[in-house]
Amino acid sequence: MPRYRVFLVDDHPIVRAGFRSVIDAEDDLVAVGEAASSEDAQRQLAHLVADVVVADLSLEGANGLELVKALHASHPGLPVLIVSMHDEALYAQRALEAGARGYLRKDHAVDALCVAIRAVVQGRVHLSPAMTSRMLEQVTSGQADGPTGLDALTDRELEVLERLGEGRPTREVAELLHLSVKTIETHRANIKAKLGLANAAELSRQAVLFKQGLLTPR
Amino acid sequence: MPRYRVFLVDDHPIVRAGFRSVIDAEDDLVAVGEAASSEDAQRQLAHLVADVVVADLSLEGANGLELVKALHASHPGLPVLIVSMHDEALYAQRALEAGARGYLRKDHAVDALCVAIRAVVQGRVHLSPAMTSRMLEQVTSGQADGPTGLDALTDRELEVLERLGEGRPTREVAELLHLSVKTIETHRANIKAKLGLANAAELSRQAVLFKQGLLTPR
DNA sequence: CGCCCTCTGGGGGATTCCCCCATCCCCCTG
DNA sequence: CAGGGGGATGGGGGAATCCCCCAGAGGGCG
Repeated sequence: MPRYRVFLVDDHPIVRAGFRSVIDAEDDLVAVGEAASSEDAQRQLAHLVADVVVADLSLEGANGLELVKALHASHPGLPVLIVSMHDEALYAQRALEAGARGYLRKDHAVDALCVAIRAVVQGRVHLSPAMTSRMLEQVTSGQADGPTGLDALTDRELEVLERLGEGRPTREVAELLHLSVKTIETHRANIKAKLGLANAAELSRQAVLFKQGLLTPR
Repeated sequence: MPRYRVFLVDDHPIVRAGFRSVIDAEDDLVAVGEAASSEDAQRQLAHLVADVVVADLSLEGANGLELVKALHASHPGLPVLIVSMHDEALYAQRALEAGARGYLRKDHAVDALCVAIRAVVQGRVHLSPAMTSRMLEQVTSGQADGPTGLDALTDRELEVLERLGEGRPTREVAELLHLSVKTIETHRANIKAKLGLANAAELSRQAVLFKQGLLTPR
């Protein structure tokens, strides 16, 4: 019985060992190699044959997204499953757009990992149920190709986001821009809606990340 | 040949699998159990015998530091090795003060893990070379007890700051830690005072920066 | 024993958040 | 030109929060 050959990319040796032991325990899967970095992964994949790549998002040097893009270019048919400990909301869509075929959080059960690997290796797309419904919702609500990230923000909204990222409270932003507090509140609400944020805490977080240049505007 | 019995605590199933496969591959070590949370760990350790506990710092609910303290009280002779992906500078000392006997970063090689386990199980203290020299330096330099910035925060306050940095609102942090909203508010106020922050917006910003590892403690 | 610190919470007022709605203006398109 | 759509500016009002003041329990320490 042929096994699907899995290649692992993660910068934590212990996590790689975990993947390997879980995968090798399955009848239809086998780990055929591993790498700690994007560069090493590409180097190895030029010389060995794999049916699927399981990669972490946060790597030293070039991150997982760039690895996905590079593999998508050099190995067009090779499916990539992203496994990350980060929240899906922010990265799942970027990962899929970069060419990945699935996104899974690390804190999921090991069963879910095997299910996801089999799905992507067979050409299907795999997301968590929550993320799947979220993306479907986004599609059905119109905006087929519309920009969904920071690009969707208007100039004014970006301006507000930037001030929030500096750690300023709403009232202070209002004063700075010579506007009513109510207006800033409206902008905040619109930013939250466009970025898919649930509350003020998440908005603050995204604002700070944006200000630090940690949000790739795609 | 008797093997040292290792108990694992980590909230990521895949990481637990990694520890298990690495440990079981050693002649003198064997994994005898695992838990995903502090609570579960304490429950299980009441019924089984282990020679050493390997625990992650960031857990759902009660975090690793609290687990260390609890185990130090209930099982005084049981050595605990903390394995974390966080920078050692901030947590290693707290972990040792809480009763842990070692601190290792997750991105170290698997060999280092086994070396560290053997060290703590035999009663020695194990830190990375860099961290060891750093702590020695701190001792010899008289250290002037003037902790600035993050060092001034208590363990609990640090825990709260971390959750805030994940973009969680106060109520959510309270639920996560099984505490009253009022208590979290008090912690927030104390953090603000210690870090010299004027309002909630600045607190959010510092929390996010901290979580991203972008805070240089002056 | 008394003092200090930590962790845990409450009371209560001020502030903010957040949903629904409105107005104005500009641009575009039929 | 009339109408529509989106952006920018705000209000009302209730819920949630922030924030200052206060306090007890428990641990460490001189």
